[in-house]
Amino acid sequence: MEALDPLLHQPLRTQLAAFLAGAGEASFSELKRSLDVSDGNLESHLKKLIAADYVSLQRSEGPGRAQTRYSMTPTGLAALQRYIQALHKLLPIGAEGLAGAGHLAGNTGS
Amino acid sequence: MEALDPLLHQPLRTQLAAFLAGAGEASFSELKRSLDVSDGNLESHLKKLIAADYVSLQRSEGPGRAQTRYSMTPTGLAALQRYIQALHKLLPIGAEGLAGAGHLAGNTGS
DNA sequence: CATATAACTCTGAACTACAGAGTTAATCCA
DNA sequence: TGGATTAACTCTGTAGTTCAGAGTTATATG
Repeated sequence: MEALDPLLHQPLRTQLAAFLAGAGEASFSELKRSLDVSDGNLESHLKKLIAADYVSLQRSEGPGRAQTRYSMTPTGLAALQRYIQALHKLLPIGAEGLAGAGHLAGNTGS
Repeated sequence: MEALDPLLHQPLRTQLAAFLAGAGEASFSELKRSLDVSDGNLESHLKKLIAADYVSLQRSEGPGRAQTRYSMTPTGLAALQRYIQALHKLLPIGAEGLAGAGHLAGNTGS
């Protein structure tokens, strides 16, 4: 059976990776606002993704308040793609697979 | 942002739910073999799914070795469908979304 | 009847997730 | 100028989760 990358298969990190992949890059606060998560929690999950080289950071220079921008690395994007493919294999995604399975089905909502 | 059911968004439980949804039902040993997991681990994850009424069990009667068959409940199937839809919204599934994102892309492997 | 084995269940250790307190440094207003 | 405020992190301890393997029960088998 297909294994799911445990680094990506966690609610907050899946969202984090998906958001960064979609947005290109984001600041700490943007991520915090978008994912509605506490500072500490965001930090610890970002750290894991950074440690795995899935996410990279770039500190802004110049005037104004210091700010770090986070983005997916090529490694991270590749892992995300592999992860999505694993989900595809595992789940009957996009094929109404559950409704059509036969057993127990038929009550799948209006 | 779309929340992912934490009960389903865990490697082993996603596989468990997907397997049961696909197979209709399975015994403890079949699950153990298919998912390649230790007894204790399988038990504890099954317990969570049962506690949430995502999975039901039916003990076999009659002669022969007792055996419990596990299957998804309607509640579980509905949750799985919602989960899959949440994944859809979150991830650029099936749309080559990552490769086309622009930033950082272009190295997405030949 | 003794041994083996399938089918679970329990327990505790290791790891993960999380919130909030703490830190640093830039901006604001008098 | 300088004290207060706030944004942007970072650290730490607690609570919760995951996991393997030891333990249990009951059936089959020599």
